Amino acid sequence: MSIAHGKLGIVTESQVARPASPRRRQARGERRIQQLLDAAASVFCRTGYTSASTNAIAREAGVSPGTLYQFFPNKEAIAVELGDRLTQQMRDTHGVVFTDENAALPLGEMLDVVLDPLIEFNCANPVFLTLICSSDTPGTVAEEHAALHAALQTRVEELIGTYVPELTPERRTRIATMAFALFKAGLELILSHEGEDREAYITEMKNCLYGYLAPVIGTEAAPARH
Amino acid sequence: MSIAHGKLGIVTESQVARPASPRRRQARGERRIQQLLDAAASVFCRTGYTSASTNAIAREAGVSPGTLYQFFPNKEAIAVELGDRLTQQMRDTHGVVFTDENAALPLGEMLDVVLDPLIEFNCANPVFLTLICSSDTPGTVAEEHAALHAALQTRVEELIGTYVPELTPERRTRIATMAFALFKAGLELILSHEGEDREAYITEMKNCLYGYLAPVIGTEAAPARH
Amino acid sequence: MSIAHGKLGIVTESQVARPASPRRRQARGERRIQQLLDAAASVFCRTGYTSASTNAIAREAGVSPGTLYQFFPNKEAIAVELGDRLTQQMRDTHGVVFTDENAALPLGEMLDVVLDPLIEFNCANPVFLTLICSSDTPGTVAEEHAALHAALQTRVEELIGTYVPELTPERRTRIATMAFALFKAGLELILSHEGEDREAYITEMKNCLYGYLAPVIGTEAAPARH
Amino acid sequence: MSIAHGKLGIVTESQVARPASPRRRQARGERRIQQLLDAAASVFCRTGYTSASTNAIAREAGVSPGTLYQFFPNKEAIAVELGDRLTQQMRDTHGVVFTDENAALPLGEMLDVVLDPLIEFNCANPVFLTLICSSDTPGTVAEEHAALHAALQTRVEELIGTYVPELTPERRTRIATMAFALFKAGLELILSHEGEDREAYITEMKNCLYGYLAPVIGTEAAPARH
DNA sequence: GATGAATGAGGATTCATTCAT
DNA sequence: TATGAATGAATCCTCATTCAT
Repeated sequence: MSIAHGKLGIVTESQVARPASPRRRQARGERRIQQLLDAAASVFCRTGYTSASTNAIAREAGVSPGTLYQFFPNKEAIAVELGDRLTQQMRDTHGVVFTDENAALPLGEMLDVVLDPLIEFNCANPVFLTLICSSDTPGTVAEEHAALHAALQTRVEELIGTYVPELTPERRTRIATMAFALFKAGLELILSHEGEDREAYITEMKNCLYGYLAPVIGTEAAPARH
Repeated sequence: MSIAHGKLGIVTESQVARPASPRRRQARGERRIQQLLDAAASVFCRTGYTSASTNAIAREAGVSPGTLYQFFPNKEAIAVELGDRLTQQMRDTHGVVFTDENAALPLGEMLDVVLDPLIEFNCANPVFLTLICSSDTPGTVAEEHAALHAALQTRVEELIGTYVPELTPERRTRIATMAFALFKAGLELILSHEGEDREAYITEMKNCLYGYLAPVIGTEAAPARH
Repeated sequence: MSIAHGKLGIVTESQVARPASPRRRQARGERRIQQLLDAAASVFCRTGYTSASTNAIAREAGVSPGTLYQFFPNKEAIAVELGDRLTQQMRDTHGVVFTDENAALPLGEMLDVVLDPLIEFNCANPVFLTLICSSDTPGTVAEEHAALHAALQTRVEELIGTYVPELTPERRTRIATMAFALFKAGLELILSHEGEDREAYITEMKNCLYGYLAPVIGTEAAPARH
Repeated sequence: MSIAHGKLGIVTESQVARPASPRRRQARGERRIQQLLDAAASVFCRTGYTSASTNAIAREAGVSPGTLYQFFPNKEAIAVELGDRLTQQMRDTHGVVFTDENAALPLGEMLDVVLDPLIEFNCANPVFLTLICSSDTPGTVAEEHAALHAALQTRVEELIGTYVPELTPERRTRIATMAFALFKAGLELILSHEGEDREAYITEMKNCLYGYLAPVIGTEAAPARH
């Protein structure tokens, strides 16, 4: 049974775009929001989060600045909502990723099963990486995406724990952190290439993770649970 | 004999800060420049490149904005010169890093010999990573640091070539790119921790690179040259 | 017999909120208007007239901005109507205030009789003072409240005239103006205190008016009329 | 000996326009600041503090918005500095106002001696009243002018204390508050008239204060000190 | 009528850069 | 050279008001 649904639930009751009235927002507004989020995704990818201006997003969405602020109180809220929706979408589409069954597979297969949908999703939604990495100072993740970041990394930790429960929590955290960093770095390369090159980089990333994790969690299937 | 001097020098032809008189710059001016670069390093680290303002740099340096612009035509030039100097300094201090002798060592030792000074240098000069990663858009390195970036990666490629000359150029480039990305990602983690944690992350990074490279270039010493 | 009805009615010819059909407004519309005016009163008191936004008023009233503009053409009209209604209410509740009978009383008693209901009314409706003082530039009363202001002051003038008909019109106007200004100033203090403090300030205001008016209109009852 | 210099010293080490360097600001900058403060005074008087925009002030001063912000971090700082300078100027020009000698005079003379310079000063600098009254919500003085306001009122309290030391502190505070409110209200009238009218209102204000204070502090000279 | 989306000018503020002294 | 004043476009955000549904 998939545990993904419970665990990735970081969609923290989005603070924006929930009007007082319990009624559902009007269709037009919902469309505008999607429009704005699409525009934001586009602008974030093009210029990065920090350099993206709300005016630019509004312009890209073809609306006035005021309209943007009717739906989002500030730039951060846009990013948060965008992150929330992407996370949700990832869960809906690739929820299988983090199931315990996967954790039972031998390393190589597990990497395929886990990474392929993640990579696919990120190729389809390159903003996701932008959001997660949207930090001016390397090593620091912007406040607003901390939750998103944390949730993903927690999943990695859990996955590792499934294979080698005997690791100290510190070591496990470190390995997860490193693996996640590696994943992000690899993703960056993957996203910046296309076609065969992209495929090749996907392989490199898998090789890399395989080489890193094999000594730690072994190449065999994880021990049977319970 | 070290080949570093010829190879890493690509970007040292500083485009800025060369006053009209080609004679050696006055000591005062040189001091000013160093002052400004130090200030810039500090500010870049604190706020990131994009968010760093020239006024903030001037203030940190204890000079007026006008003075800053007497030495640098714009913000970018500061970053470029800073990168140049750091590269130079790295060469001077750790030039031995990329020698062919190192390339002859077994993988584990080579990683120690190559990485330790690089890590040390980056811990002492955290701006370096900031500059290299100063891009807002992941996967794209800001124009100004492309050269710096390229020079470093070229060295990695060469190093790999020393071990396994039979790799196709494409594969070699890919592996170097991946390894370099991995290095940057690991460095980020290293820099964001201190004390024992930092040491632990250094180990993780080495493990990671070892695991990735071992299947490619083997764990033995490189074949004798010539 | 009260003369207030004829005299204070100057501004009651509400210029707004008269829908096309001259028939009595629908009960619902009337309720809406009251809702909006109550909300406006609350917001004006909280933030002042200038800083009060129509959106905030609509929100406070629990309606949409569009609805607000269905009943009032602009922010000013809200204030005007609010003033009108308060004046009306004041007349209805405390209409006795400015009767000639009062004017026959000795100063001290007259002040009690005249001021107490006024103070009570203003404590119950603090917006009233806000509206009257809603001017940004001291000494100038905002256009919209000029009439309200004028009506009140006229009454004071008449009252003074009752006591000392022999004053030149100019002097009488000046004294009324000063007394009214004093009243507003005192009211401000009264409204900004509570409990015993408030009572004490009421006494101070009366003392003040007494001390000011006694030399002018005497402390005895006014001369019998006709 | 005048105690004014020690007492009105609310010029609280102005937080603006004091650069790090201990050198005196350049003459041009000093002139600009004066220009900006003059412009601010003008705009504040015309539109009130709340409605005054920094752009309007800059425009009035004939400079760009950026220039304004070179000298003042925000609108409030302008008001504060303006208040500080006016207070200073008032001290310099009319420091005699609050001396103990005045406090020895019979009420009528004291009022002349104290009020005349204050009125003169306020007629010459109408912003002063605007600043002191710059509040959206009546009865509340904007944070930034609280100090100014407080200092003035304290002086009034002290003055009253000189005449009738036996008053309870509460009563004394109340009387001072009322007298000060009365003064402000009267000033408003005075400033909004000209020529003979103004003179007449000055008389009214004095009458008013006389009538209010006579019963409290008597009309005779204050008891000899010490 | 009611809603809430839409507008766009305007406000505060910042910042890279230039200029006069 | 050094200074610090000056610029003005660009940022984020607000608000009175209008409009489509």
